[in-house]
Amino acid sequence: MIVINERSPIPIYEQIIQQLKELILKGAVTSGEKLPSVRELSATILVNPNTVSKAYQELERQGVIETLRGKGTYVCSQQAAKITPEMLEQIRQSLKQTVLEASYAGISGEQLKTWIDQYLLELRSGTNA
Amino acid sequence: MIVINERSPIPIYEQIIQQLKELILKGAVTSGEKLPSVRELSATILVNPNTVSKAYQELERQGVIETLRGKGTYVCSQQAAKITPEMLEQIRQSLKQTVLEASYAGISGEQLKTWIDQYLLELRSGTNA
Amino acid sequence: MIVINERSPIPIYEQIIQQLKELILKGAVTSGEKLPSVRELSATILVNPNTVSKAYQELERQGVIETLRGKGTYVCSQQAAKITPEMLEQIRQSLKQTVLEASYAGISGEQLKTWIDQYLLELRSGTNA
Amino acid sequence: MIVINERSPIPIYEQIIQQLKELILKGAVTSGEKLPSVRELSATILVNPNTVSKAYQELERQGVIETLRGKGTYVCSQQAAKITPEMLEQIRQSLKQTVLEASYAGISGEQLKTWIDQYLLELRSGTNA
DNA sequence: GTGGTCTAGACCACT
DNA sequence: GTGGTCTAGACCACT
Repeated sequence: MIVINERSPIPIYEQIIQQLKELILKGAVTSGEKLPSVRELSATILVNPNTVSKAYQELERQGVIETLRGKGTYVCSQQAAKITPEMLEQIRQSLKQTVLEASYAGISGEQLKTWIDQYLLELRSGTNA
Repeated sequence: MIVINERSPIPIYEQIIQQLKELILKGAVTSGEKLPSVRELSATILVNPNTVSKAYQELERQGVIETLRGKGTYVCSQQAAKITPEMLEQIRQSLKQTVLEASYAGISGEQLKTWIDQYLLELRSGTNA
Repeated sequence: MIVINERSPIPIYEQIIQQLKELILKGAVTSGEKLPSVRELSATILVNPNTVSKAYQELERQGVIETLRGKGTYVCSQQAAKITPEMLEQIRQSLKQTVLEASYAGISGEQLKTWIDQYLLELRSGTNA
Repeated sequence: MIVINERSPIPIYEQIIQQLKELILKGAVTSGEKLPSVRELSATILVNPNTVSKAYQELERQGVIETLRGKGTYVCSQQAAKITPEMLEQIRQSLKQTVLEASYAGISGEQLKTWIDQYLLELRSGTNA
């Protein structure tokens, strides 16, 4: 369910984080569900275990998943997600940056809004991106 | 007119690129206008000349500015901007990623759209962000 | 009487050790009293028997409890507790470490001392923490 | 200035974190000061660069130090330290645990308080522990 | 020069 | 079985 793009400038552990979050939001992986172990996932997606481990640790720090010692890693109930003002500002900044690039490329605000709606729909319906 | 944040996760040369593009879109710097030299700008914003140079090179590669040997660096007329399908896809991806993070933080699509409109307004009116 | 927190960073067997020691110090479990068997306790607190077994072994090693083959596990008379210089040093170190973290968090020495008195009172009065 | 104990149960990266915090609290390393680079420190204390890097990243997350890309790592002005309720509770818990062990070892509350004062004095006077 | 990421593989504590 | 730590060493982006 997770696909790594080795040529992407986005670090592999970030790709894992993003895709797991997407799977959770889509409901493909639900609260309380056990995730594949570090070794399993690393074997499946052909990535070093350390890299998967780094992704899991970061997701735990963000309150998305939790680790029970010796038992495995589980998806948290999502109301636990911790949002800080810094995270909010970072989202605003990255949106701003995207809009700037889009303006440069001649993409209208309307087009961007349509894409937002499309993607939100995908998330809600659990469709693949 | 350019302000660098050393602590930002965005590389300094990227900050220069973004802010120059923003200034151009806002009309604060117009087509054909001469930009400060690498040395001038690096002295003004207290940044290593290599870093400014890297920003200028990237902007030139993107068709935003052009360097005339011995004469200086000038803003291109903007219809020249080259939009490739890859750039378009990259914009879609970064928008998608922002929406994903926003969803996680409980930010609605409506909120994101409002922010887009706000920012576009800023660009058009030439107001500072 | 023992409550395990699976999410705690403290290993489960350590939690058992701590809580048993606390119960003994509070007088809720007295010298010579028989403890539940490994199987009983593991069934009560929903923990793997190996984990309870590990806790009991460590408590025995520390001279807190003793196992009589075929008869069960009993609380030792507590003057038997063996304090080595290493244990003393370890206590000093962990106190030092706690004070360091507290200083960082802006917690005063007075506050720490108040907490110590509070907790000692709890132990003596047998109140629950 | 940093000494690693390979036999300690405390992870090496944690030892680095603790000792750097101690050096900062003692004023041996002051706000704005540049720390040794990852490579330098790793060579000095004979530890793998990855391990030092992990310590630095965690300290940055805690707001103790900050990394300027390509320039190095610097001590933050300490009012920036972020204290969460979870951290406070964790400090209380580790104090409680220490008091419990101390009680078991026959160490009085008074003794513990004396040690606290001693260590705080060391921190303030910049004396070595 | 700086730190960040990644692989490969070992070892360990915990359940 | 589970995840966490660590070494050794490569490569990369940024200043």
